[in-house]
Amino acid sequence: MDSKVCMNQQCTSSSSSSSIDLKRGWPLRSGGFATLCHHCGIAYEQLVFCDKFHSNDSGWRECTTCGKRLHCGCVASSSWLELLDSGGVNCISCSESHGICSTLTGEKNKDCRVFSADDGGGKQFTTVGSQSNGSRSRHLLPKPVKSIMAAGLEANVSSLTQLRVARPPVEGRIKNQLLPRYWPRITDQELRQISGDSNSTVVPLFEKVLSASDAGRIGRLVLPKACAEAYFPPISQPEGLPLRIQDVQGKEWVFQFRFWPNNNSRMYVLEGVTPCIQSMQLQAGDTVTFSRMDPEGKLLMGFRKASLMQTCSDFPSQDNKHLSSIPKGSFSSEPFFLPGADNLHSANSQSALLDSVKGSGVFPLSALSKHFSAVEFGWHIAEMNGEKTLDGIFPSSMLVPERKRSRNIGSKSKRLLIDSQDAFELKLSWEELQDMLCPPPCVKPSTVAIEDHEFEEYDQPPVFGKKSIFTMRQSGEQEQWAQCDSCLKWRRLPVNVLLPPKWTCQEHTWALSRPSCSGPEDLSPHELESLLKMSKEHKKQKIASGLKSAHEHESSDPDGLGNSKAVRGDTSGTSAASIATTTKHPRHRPGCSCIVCIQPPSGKGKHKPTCTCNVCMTVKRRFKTLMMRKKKRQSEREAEIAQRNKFDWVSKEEAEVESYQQLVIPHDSLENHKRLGSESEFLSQSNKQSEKLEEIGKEQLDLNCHPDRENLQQSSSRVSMVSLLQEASLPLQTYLKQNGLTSLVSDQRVSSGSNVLLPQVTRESEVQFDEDQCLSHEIEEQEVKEELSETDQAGNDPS
DNA sequence: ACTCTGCATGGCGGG
DNA sequence: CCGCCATGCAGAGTT
Repeated sequence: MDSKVCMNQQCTSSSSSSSIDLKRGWPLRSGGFATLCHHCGIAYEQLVFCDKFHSNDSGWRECTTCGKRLHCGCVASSSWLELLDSGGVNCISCSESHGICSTLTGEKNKDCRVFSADDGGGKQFTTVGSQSNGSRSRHLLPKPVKSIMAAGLEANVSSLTQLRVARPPVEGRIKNQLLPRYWPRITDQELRQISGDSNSTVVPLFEKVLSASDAGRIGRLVLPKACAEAYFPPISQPEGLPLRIQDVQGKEWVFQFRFWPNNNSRMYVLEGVTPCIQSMQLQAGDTVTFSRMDPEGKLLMGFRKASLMQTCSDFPSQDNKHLSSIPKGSFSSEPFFLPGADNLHSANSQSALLDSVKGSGVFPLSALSKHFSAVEFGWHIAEMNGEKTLDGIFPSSMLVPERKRSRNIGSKSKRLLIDSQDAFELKLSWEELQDMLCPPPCVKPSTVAIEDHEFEEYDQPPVFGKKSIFTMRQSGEQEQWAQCDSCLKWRRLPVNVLLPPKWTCQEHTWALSRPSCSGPEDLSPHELESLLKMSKEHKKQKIASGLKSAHEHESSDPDGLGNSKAVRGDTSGTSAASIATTTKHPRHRPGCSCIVCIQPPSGKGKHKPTCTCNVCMTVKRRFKTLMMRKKKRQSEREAEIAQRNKFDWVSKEEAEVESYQQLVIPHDSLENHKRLGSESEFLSQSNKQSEKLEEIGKEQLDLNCHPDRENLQQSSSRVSMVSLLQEASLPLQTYLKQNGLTSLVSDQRVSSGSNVLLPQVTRESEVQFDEDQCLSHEIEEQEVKEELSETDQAGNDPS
């Protein structure tokens, strides 16, 4: 979206960042038409002068490279376009330089204007020197045009001292093949610092963001081919030649400048850079700059530490994809733009903006960090070290050891492989965060289908709700507890109430509309103590069990919450309320009306198999996704196994799949299979399978999902467990079949290397969906553990 | 066992 | 689709 702002500071429109109405003016020599501000009549034609920003009828110009529409007036702003020494215009969005063709003179690349350099990287437009239509001898001298950036950050920009603007290759158009990312963004001030008092001219050549390889111990700095060939001495032999480069401290380094043949091309490197890199204390993400001192031609090497405020855009593009370990849904993937800066699409401008904002000290770090997208969060996590921690945002425990971190940056896996413990702590944090995230109230989601998966879309962002504690009475009735922000007392609330972040017990209007709900109640000191203790224990166990499951790849606590014992044991609490923490699945939210959350433990009110409520649909969706993934993995493994031609290898994951399959195989299906006699091995192992199934079921079934929790707890009967599992498996199989996944189980089984072949599921029956949910939740937890374990294994496995 | 060297590979951006 | 380049990797060299 273009932000059209009148350049006339007298124009009332100029005080607003909102678009103004531009009306069509007279035709221009360069084509198109002048544009007049509807308010003040300012003729934008006066500032139209380039031949590459092709005119359209509104007086706006499109960059021939990036297509971004910029008003020609923006060339006056160092924020948007940099005026080049050579007399051109540099689009900051794409760094494409555009020769100036003054519509005033009609001569290409002849600049009719007078510039005065400011202290910033850009030039400040001050005057124009010739006429456009004869009626004006002097064009308007806009104050720095309220560019798009300025529109949103006017106050902030005014305090900026240095804009880091990419400089195009200084040596003319023969070298404009350099990718803009290598253009030096050294400021005039820095140039002056480098050149000092000498009469020499420092010519910025190029810069490069250090990759992990560059900053690693190999000591090889890969040079951009174009830069190497443009600015370094020509070499014909791979051995190259030694190159003397002076650093900012005046120390001279000798690097071997050489190349390797690579795909009929060359790959240029500087060898032996490790001492220099270490001397400058550079690491991946920092930038090295190369300049040349003229006329002596001495090469200079500078550096720029990766600013904490730098966006990932400043990094090699492939480093931008570290989302995988960021819990999905935790953050919007929307790019971060400051208010009013919604046209800042480019890496350069964003970077410059952020650098600038940082320099201006306008925004506190936390304020900016809040707005970073998940992408940028990902990058920051990868990049943080001791001195770059986002204090107060991420715990120091999330810091990644140097070596691991360096490997993670830009790793080919494109994954952010943070330490498993850190990952789990992060996961908990996100879980906790997600506990507080609720759909916006009174907003109905629209449903979109993407690749057969339905997603709920909300027009409004999620809201933060007040964190509450869920408990369960001995009777099985669930309760919610929250602390009043006014009287600080803990109040008992109906379980489906969603509280605002700030809540006082006087606001319980919901109680009026829900006569069946009991109003808030005080929590006695005893209850409070018990509740808080339990909550604390709950959290400890959650972490402990999570870590355990991450490391041992198995857990006796199937729901990952580590509190199943609390349900069983602590229900004998001494308080009148018999407070016991629930083991509700993490995805259940306050206000969730799914069967797991609302139904009493007696088992009444189950969802029907055909239920299409959000929860059921989500469960179905996730289960389908899981199955697809499993299938994919299995097919990959199949190929590997087939290649090895042996079947003695069963991974932990497959063991889990096996466990899962055991969970979902109906007992009678086994019997059917037995009768059919399709696999003799199966017969010999079916009893073992059943036993194992029961054990696993005991260990892994999320009891809290089960409506008849109390009965289940009391029951130690194998029969009841088996029957439960049988029952639970049926809708799953039905679902598999409905989705064309009926062969999945057997596929997986075969490929897992097990001798046991599973029968096709043939039976469909109508059973309640909540058990299915239990399994699905269970599977989701398994999946998380599995992934954690995989990560762990990958980290430990040298191969 | 570790480091160095030269090359290969594949992802990704640009044309 | 092509070329750049980040990174992996095997083999040689060194400790």
